[in-house]
Amino acid sequence: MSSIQSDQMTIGTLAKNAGVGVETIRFYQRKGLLHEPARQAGFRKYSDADVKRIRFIKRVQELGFSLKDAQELLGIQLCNEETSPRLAEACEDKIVEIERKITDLKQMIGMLRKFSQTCGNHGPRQTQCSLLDCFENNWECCDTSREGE
Amino acid sequence: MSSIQSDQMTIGTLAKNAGVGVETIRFYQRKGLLHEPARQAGFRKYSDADVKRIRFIKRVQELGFSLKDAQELLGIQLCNEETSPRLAEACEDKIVEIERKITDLKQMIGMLRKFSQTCGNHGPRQTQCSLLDCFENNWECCDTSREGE
DNA sequence: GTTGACTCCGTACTTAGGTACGGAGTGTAT
DNA sequence: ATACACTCCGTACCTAAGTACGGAGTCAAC
Repeated sequence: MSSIQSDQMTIGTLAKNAGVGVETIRFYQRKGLLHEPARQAGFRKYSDADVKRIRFIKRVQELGFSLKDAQELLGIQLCNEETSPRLAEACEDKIVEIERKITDLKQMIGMLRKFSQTCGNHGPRQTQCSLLDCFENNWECCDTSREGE
Repeated sequence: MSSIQSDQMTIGTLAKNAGVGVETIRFYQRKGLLHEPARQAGFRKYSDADVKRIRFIKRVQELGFSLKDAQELLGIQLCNEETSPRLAEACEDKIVEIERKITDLKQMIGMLRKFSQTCGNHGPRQTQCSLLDCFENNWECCDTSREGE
């Protein structure tokens, strides 16, 4: 089902399968995000696991994290009695971080929505406002004009 | 109440009030995020409006947008009959973008939470898994091992 | 009326995350 | 066995978003 290409691919094939450029893979290697793979006559040989790894990195990046974060997340593993507590902690930290991000984004949406409704949709008024105003008015947009309150 | 410093401040005062560096302000100016202010004997003179503007930019950045996005958002204004429809559209686009981001982040949290609970807290099992595995298993973490389902 | 803090300007440097270049080796199809 | 595509490597280059430098002018205090 999910057999894009089997084991033992070259860097170009890996790049295509993972949806990145060849140079990006070499770059990730330099950065330690990918381990140096086995070679065959000097050519790097990759497996499906590498495709997955790159996809994961790209996904994490899309969510607004850095390559360093991605590396950190990839490093979270090997659960056993020794590492478990520190691991749980690391996870919790990340969760808090992400939750804060979500809260902020929601606020932004509220602002945009209000702005869009007020100024965008029922148009023919001359309210002359900006997002900057909304931001300063605690996200209360222009024409909800109860200034004396 | 909110009088940090009144009108007509120099670049250094603005920087302090807005919580950025002087060089950052000059940089924003070059980028067109701030308009060139009036000068007094060659010295730039700013007002409270500039403090607000910079704070807004920083806020937008915190939410994961670029300076270019910030500029765009700052440009969204002047609501009248002509610009309203295009404006509403622009807002909707941004909203969709942000909502997708939130969905993704929530998924990430779910994954981390599961991972943390499984491997982190009740530790003494040897499940040997990683976030990468969770990701590949459609965010189902290691020891919820119902492989046959 | 000089000292010290602040500002001016252009230019250079920094980090993150790639992207491109170019000459040499290799692998594959015809 | 000769193209042609692909890979090797190091190095250089790119954008975003600042940060730092350095010599000159200015302002405010003492």
